[in-house]
Amino acid sequence: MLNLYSTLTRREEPFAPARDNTVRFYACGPTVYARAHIGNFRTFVCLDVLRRTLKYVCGHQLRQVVNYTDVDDKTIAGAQQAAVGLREYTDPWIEVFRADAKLLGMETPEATPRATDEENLRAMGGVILALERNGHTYRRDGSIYFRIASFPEYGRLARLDPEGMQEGASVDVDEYSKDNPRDFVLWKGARPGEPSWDVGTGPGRPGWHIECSGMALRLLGDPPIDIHAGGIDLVFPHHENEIAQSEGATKRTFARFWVHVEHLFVEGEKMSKSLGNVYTLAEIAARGHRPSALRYLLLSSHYRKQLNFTWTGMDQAEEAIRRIVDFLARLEDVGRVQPETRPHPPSDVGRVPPETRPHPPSDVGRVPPETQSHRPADPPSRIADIVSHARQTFRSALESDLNTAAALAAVFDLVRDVNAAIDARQLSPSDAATVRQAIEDFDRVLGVVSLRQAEDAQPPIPADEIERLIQERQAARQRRDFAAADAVRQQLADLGVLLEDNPGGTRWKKK
RNA sequence: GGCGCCGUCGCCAAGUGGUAAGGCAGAGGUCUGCAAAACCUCCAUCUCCGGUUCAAAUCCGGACGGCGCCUCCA
Repeated sequence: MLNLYSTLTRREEPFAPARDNTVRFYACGPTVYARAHIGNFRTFVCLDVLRRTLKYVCGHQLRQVVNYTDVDDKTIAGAQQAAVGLREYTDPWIEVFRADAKLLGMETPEATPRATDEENLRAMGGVILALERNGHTYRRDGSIYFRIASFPEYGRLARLDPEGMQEGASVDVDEYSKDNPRDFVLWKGARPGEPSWDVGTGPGRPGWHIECSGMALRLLGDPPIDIHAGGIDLVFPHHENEIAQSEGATKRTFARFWVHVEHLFVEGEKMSKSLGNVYTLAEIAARGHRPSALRYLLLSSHYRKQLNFTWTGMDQAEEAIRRIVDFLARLEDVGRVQPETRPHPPSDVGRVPPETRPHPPSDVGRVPPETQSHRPADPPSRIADIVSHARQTFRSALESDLNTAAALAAVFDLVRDVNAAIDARQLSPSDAATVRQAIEDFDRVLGVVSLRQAEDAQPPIPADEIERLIQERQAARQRRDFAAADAVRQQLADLGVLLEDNPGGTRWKKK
C-alpha cells in the first residue's frame, strides 16, 4: 500500500481512495501568461509520477483534474499589453503547456478545465453564495471577501498561529479594502478594462483561490476529495484559503491528503528573471538536451527535497538513461543471435515479446507466487528471482512516499545483473522477454525510457539513409577496407549518429 | 521575530538504531579490426563537538554552514 506524506498531518499515511477504487485528485495547474519553466514542471512531473503510481502500482482508477488559471492580474495585464482578448492571449500559452507536457511524457489528466469556462465560473459563484449564507463573507465596493475570523480552523494546513499572523501582517497594499489584512478576496468587483462576469455575485471576476475551489468541487464530486496537490509555495496562502472557502461553503472536509512538491533551484540559486536562470524546455533544447533527461533528473531525487538543477546534472542524466536504453537494445539482441549457445531451446527465439499482452494495472511490483517465499538472505541467482526481486524493490520504493531515487536504483541493479548474465551467455530468449516486460512495467511509472526511445526515433537524418550507410560500411568491413568503414562511422558521427557493432548486427543511436 | 527543512564519495543521490544502495565521472583489467557496449576489480564511515545505547549517518544537545515559508510565485 502506498504511504503518502500529507502536509496536513506532516507525516506519511497509508493512502487509499475514500470511495470506489477511484482516486479523486486535484492539482493546481499553471497560470497561462508565459511558457511554464522547469520549476513548474518539476511539480507537474512529480505529480505525473504520483498519478502513474496510483494507477499502475496501486491499481486505482484515476479522476484527475488539473486546471488552467486563465484569468488573474498577469493574464489580464498580458492581454491588455498585447491588445487582444483574454482568451486570445491565453490560448497559445495553453497550447505550449500541452506541447511541453507531452514532450516530458506526462499523461493527460481526465479533466483540464479553464477558470473562465462558463460552468466553472458558475461553480465559483455557487461557492461564494454558500459562503455568504454561512456568514463567512462581507461585501465592499462591489467585491466579496472571506472573513478569516469566521473560520477558526484557518492556518491549520500552513501551521500558522492566528496571533502571529496578526502581528506579522504587513500593511494592506491591495487596492481592495478589507476589514482584516488577512482576509482575502473571493470576487473582485468589476473595473474598467477588465473582463467581468456576473454569477450571482455582482459583476466582477474570480479571486485566484476561489477558482480552484469551484473547479475541484464541481468536477470531483462531493468532498472530501482524495488528494489535492501543488507546489510547496501554494501551501500558504493558496491552499489554506481553498480550505477555508471550500469547507466554509460545504461544511465538509475538503481534501484528505495534501501533497506538495518542493522547489527547484538553478545552479544553487532561486530562479528569477533578474538572474536570467528561468529555463523552459526551449533552453533545454538549445543546450542540446532531451526532455527525457530533464524528466530523469527530476525523478532522481525525492520530491519533498529541494532539487538543484545544473547542466552537469543534465549531462549525468543523459548518460544514466543511455545505460538503460543500451541495455534494452542489448536485450533485443538476445534471441536473435547464437541461439544454439543459449541453454534454452531455440523454439523460443522468434517469440514475440508480450508487450501487447493485457496485464492488470497492479503488475508493476507483482511477484510470481512461486518466488514469494524467497528469503532475502539468499542472493537471487536465477533470472526469475532477480526480476521478481527487482519488482519488489521497485514497488516498495514507490510505496514509500514515491521514493523514485530508490526505484531507479532497483532498475540499475537489474540492468547490471542481467548484463552479467548476458555476458555469461546465461540469458535465454524467454528470460530476455521477462526482463523486458519488467523494465516496461517500471517505465509505465517512470515514463523516461519510452520517452527517450521516442526521441531517438527522430534521427538527424532519415533512418533509411542511416541504414544505407550502415550497409555500405558493412560491405567495406567485409572486404576489410577499414579505412572506408571508419570513414562512414565518422561521417555519421559528425551528423550526431553513433554506431555500435553488436553480435546481432550494427545498431545506431543518436548522440 | 514566529514556523520549518537540509548538510552522506569529485558530482548527483538512497538509507532515519544493527554496522554505508544506485547513477555520473575516475583508475586498472577482460573483450574488441576500429569505436562502442558490457563485465570484473578499486574508489566514503556519513559537517564538527558532546551525550544516550551492546550498537548511531540514523536518537538527544550544542556549534558551524546552506535553504524555505510567514507577500505574487510550481
